[in-house]
Amino acid sequence: MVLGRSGPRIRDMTSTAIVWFRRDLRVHDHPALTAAARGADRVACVFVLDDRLLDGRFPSEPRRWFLLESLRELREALRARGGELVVRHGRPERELPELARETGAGSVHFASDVSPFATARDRRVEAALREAGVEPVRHPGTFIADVPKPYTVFTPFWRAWRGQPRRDVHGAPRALSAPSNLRIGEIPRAACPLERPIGQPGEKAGRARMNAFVRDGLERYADRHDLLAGGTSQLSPYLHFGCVSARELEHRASASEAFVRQLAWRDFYAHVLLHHPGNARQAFQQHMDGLEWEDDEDALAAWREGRTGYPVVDAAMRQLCATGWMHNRGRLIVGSFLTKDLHVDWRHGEAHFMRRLLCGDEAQNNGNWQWVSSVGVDPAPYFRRLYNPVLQQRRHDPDGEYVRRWVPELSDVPLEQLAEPWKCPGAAPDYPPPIVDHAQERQRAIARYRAV
DNA sequence: TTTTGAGTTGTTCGA
DNA sequence: GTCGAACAACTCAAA
Repeated sequence: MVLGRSGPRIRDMTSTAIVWFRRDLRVHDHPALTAAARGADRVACVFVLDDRLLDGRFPSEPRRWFLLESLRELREALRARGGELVVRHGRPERELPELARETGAGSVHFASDVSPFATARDRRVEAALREAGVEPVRHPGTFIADVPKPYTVFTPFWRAWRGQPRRDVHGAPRALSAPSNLRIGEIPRAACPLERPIGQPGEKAGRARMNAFVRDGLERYADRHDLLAGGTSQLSPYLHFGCVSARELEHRASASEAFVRQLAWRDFYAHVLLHHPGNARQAFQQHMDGLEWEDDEDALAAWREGRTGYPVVDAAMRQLCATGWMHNRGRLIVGSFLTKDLHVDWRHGEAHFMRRLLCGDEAQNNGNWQWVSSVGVDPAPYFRRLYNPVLQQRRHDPDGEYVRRWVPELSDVPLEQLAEPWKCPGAAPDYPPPIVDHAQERQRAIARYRAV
């Protein structure tokens, strides 16, 4: 081999880049990681444990557990490739310039995000990095496609979204090189607070579930996704933390338009919150903040704990507490029940979901709660979003599998009465009578909504 | 600029 | 048991 005229490279001149992980806890299909690995000789990966992330507006023990365990696995995956995951505690606008100084990094790569908290944080971090002479580089990676023009109705958004160009799906980087002398940092331990978690944290479990769903669940998704006992991908926690890439999932699942449409809803609600950050606390339809709510503590507690006397409502609420996850159809039913049968402000439901859901995602949760309480971007009138828990149970749990799994007190109630156990006196002595009469409360809800 | 078509997921009632 | 109408009228997006 002939030496180049410029002579041997000087070791000190090798470049270092930082990859700032946030809610993209994976090595596959990670544009920021791929770009950093291609553009620099050494890559320092970092996660900043910001107390406001864990103890902020919606602290959640289940999510804290899922996050920390996913980080532990991410560290292993990076080490297996020669890299390393640094974990720092504190404010990212301080920790990142500091890490850049320690490692001599010239750039910080990260995937852009949309929540009001994330956008404000990212602006502060970018300013602090520039101040320190470090280049912040935003990448895609959290969502599937960017629709520049703002929309508030799903179908036009969907048409525009489908027409957007797609980035390529990346594999995991084969080899990484970490700077030496990194202060690595401990990942705190957290015990799993869930009785029966919907899945194990981390990329490995997420990819296994994605593979299984694409292989076994996709073909019948359109027909079966509304069945409470099964039919959906259950990937939401992995999508929230980015253990699975939404773009890769879209690519792998493109045979099912019905499923891709659901992925588009995820991008849609992120898009809506980005353009309407005020939605985080107020109704999109502002006049709806004039609705009269009856925030009865006892009713709210019965709802939270799954003892409303409506089997499908109680089954779904118990599934949420035990597993950290609830079927989408269940979310609609319990959301309608809370806001239109119990007349409790949707924000209480939103907060409870955020505390309990592993996938607790500000944009998704807020968008769906505004939708089900008829105060959000959905153009349909409120009475089209008023669910009868008895009919919903018969339709979406026709063989009673779901309800019996989560409400064992009903095991002796025959299927014909399973949606209305009060019509079968004595069969379920340990199960409460319905706390409200749906037909009556429905009328009251219509009156309340008509008044604004 | 104006017009026109369309809008995730329902329920109840009475003929 | 099945069917159509009523539940109200509005705003968004695109032509």
